[in-house]
Amino acid sequence: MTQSQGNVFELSAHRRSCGNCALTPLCLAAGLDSTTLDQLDNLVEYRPPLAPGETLFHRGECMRTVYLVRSGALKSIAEHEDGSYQVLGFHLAGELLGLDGFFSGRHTCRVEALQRSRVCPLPWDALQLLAQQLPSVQHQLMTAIGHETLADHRHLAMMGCPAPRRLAMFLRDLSERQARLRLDPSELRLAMPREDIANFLGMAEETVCRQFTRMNAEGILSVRRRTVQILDHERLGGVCHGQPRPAVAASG
Amino acid sequence: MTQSQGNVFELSAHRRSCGNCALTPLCLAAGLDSTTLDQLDNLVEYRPPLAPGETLFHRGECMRTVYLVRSGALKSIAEHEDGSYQVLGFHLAGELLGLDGFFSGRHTCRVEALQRSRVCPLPWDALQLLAQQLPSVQHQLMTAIGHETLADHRHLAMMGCPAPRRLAMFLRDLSERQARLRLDPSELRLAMPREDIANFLGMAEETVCRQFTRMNAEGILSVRRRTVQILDHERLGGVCHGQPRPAVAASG
DNA sequence: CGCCGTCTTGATCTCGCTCAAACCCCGTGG
DNA sequence: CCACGGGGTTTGAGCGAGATCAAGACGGCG
Repeated sequence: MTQSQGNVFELSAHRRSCGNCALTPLCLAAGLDSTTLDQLDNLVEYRPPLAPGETLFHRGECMRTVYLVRSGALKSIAEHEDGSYQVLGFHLAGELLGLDGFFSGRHTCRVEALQRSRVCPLPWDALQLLAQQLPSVQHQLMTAIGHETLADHRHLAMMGCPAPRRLAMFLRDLSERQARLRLDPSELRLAMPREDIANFLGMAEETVCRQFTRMNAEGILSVRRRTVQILDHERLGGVCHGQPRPAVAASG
Repeated sequence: MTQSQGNVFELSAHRRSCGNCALTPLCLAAGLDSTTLDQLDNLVEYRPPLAPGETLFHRGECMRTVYLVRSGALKSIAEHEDGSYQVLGFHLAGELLGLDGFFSGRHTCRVEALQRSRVCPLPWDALQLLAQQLPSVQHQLMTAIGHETLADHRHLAMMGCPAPRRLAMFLRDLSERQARLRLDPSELRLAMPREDIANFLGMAEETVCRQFTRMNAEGILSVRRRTVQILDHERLGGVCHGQPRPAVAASG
């Protein structure tokens, strides 16, 4: 049922016009009149879609462009000298990306596509000029950076929780972000492999699996590979808050 | 020996003049000529020292002021609905504080004094005006915010490590920050109780203790309550990078 | 049809948590 | 000066969540 029938946004819409873009209400263009929309429109450069695994920008790279994710998904990662790395976050459609270099002028981490992804590149200097003229754009830029900080703090707070809570919080976050796109918040299509989820949450891949399996058994989720349905938001919320739940009866 | 004799900075120096302040080379005043120094000077308000446990500002509070820590130490914490909390960071002398509200105009966390602490309050709107005139101040503000983001990312990366590494990284960070104040990087005076270190690092208080005890036994540290001497920076660095170390021989 | 990468499951072990008690330092008051 | 008390810290014992190692299942693709 619901063969993506009720989708308000057609994410892969016409390529080169903010006016036509389905994501407009979510991106910097939100609330602009058609004149200023054209100004923004002229800013947007074209960039061929990223292939899975392709790097959008590297750490230390000069920050010349910010990106709005049009479709697909990306991850940002901090890599350490010793070869280890930390997934800092995931970036989904409708989200602004690359503002991490705002302060130093250089990107602080690497961003890589998880899937084939389309982005709208916005040259930074031109965008700044536009922001100076349009307080609403300025405000949205600030808000976007602020959200990143907030996300980091939530991420940090998560890391202090036991594994079940962490995964539940992760899923709820994804669900909420999906709701903002007017997509079904109960039907998740995970863009990232278990390994990336595990790293992001600071736990082992196997633990992620087991937590999925458990919530599946409990009827909170229906998990099949990267397709995750949230069957019971109520109880998922319970897990987020660390509510104790009945032991899994080993039927037999 | 060295009865604080070689201290370049006298941290509790004269109260109301940036020109006289020992921290000048570290704060926003860095590199300003005497005229502009006076401008900054006129900005600084007076605030009586904070008592231990006193709150500097609350989450959600309007961001009217940023603060330079003159002496003492503070912590910023995110509190959750369920009563749990997460220590997000510690703020030592010479560090700028309160910029977390830069984006939304409201503070995103609560900041509380760990010890009796002195701060220089800088009214935000006046500071912004000054920053518009003085690119160097503007630049320093940006840098300061950028550092916070960077610190968050390092914090996140830490949370993925085993406990010994986490504590070692924490100590190394403190040591480096102390070095910036021209204080002995080997002689740490911890401003915070074990509980706060534990929370910050996402582990149990007892685990913090045991890791201290272990590094003490190994001769990497000399730990006595809140006085920690780093005896072997080399090996401390080793622990940071997760180098395996010989098992503790239960001497018999 | 068979291979390979991703995901899942099982068995085992260990790190770090929990609970609980002792300890130490330091300030207070006798 | 010393006894006392209390908060922060340390230590111990036991346990459990989660890591690790290793094998198997599933699904996609050539």
